[in-house]
Amino acid sequence: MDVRPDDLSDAPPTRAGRARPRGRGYASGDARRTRILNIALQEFAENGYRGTSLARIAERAELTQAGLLHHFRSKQELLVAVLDLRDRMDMAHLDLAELPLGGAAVLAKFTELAGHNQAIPGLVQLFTVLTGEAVTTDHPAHGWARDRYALLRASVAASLEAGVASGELRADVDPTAVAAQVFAMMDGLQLQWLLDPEHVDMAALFGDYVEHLLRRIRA
Amino acid sequence: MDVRPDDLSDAPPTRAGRARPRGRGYASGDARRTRILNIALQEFAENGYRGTSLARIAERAELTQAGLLHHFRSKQELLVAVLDLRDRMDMAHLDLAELPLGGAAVLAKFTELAGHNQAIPGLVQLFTVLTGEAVTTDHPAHGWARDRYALLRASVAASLEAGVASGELRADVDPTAVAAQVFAMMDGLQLQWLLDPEHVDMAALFGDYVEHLLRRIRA
DNA sequence: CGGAAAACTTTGCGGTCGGTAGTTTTGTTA
DNA sequence: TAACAAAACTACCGACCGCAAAGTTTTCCG
Repeated sequence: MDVRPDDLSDAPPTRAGRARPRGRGYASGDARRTRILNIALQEFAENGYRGTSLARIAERAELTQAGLLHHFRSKQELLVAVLDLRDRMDMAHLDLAELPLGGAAVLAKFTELAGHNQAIPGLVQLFTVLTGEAVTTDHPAHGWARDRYALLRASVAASLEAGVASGELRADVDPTAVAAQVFAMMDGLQLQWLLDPEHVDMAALFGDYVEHLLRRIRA
Repeated sequence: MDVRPDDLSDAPPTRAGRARPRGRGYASGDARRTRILNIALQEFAENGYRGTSLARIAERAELTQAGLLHHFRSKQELLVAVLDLRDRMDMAHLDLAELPLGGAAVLAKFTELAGHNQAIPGLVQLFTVLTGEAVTTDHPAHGWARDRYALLRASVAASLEAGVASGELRADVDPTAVAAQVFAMMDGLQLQWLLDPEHVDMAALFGDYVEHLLRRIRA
């Protein structure tokens, strides 16, 4: 799937050629869906899940609320679709998919990511607002958030483990602990940065943290 | 555990007249107010600001919604009162009020706080949910959250500065940066812990972080 | 005890919420 | 051109929202 985060084109009922020749079917259907997703992403980022209304999303997408529910059968389904989209956008920038690269390399990747994130406050905000909401056990995204962190921690821990095995990193480092701390630092700095961008330099602070961390765990 | 709401007169200057100092006044009035505050705290922690309704709080406090609005004239005023209450409860445990104590000492305090917090997930959740919501600029608690972090950072930075001045800490540490990082680590770990308490030992991870941090910045 | 103020209720206004039902428009295909 | 299905619409539902006004009960002080 193509991931195009900045698609804000306004062209509600226009044609879009044969984007997806699937026997029967509209080409404009997929276009509408991506348009709705991008708008919903902005709205959820701005107001959270509970603070966002389908009517407002529908209005901005230039259709009615019922029309919107034709594409996503419930608000919750729309949220999940947005989260999946955001995940896919992340993976494009940070190929965590590729198997464990050395310990130092994976941390450098995250430093790079922090710098990139500073240019897209909207997406960072989506993540921060929704994960904050999602700590409540009955939130629609609770399971998503929990599993996501588990996956991320495991992935980074595996990379660190590989670093230890190869002798690049000291033998006494706790990969799981370091993984959790790295994400904690990133999230915490994102929060402070979003609240007060003028006084908190997220990328610099995170880079500083990683630098000292590396100095400590490198063999 | 109870923090006396002796002076619950909040920022809003009107109202809340000198019920106690002056003669007239119910005894049950203050009791109701604290009861409402404690319930509202739970509700905000569970559902966030936007997900909480005055009707539900009123119901649990055993009065009508209008009766609730007699004590707090708006939902927003109630939120501010709750946040102030939570702040006061924190200050009782962590005397940040007292002027700069040495660098190592203040960090030890926070380690202690992390351990204490693990016993009160409800309050940690209130904080996490609301600060997450509050990154949106038009959120009622946005200013509160921003100012709170600025104050906390400044306070810890001052302590670290004193540590540097006394020679306890290395001269090349950046007190402001370290302060921001300490809070970031704490918040980030709180988030992961709330999402997955069984797999994330917040206190241990934070203690580990502080331990290595101290080893680095100590003279 | 009288009366004023605080505490609280009833009532209801104007509005939004997520979601459903049924129908019409639109484009593709045969 | 006729058949057909996706797409989008109008209309509506019951529930809930924050909140204001006005009236009633309770409490305390002089």
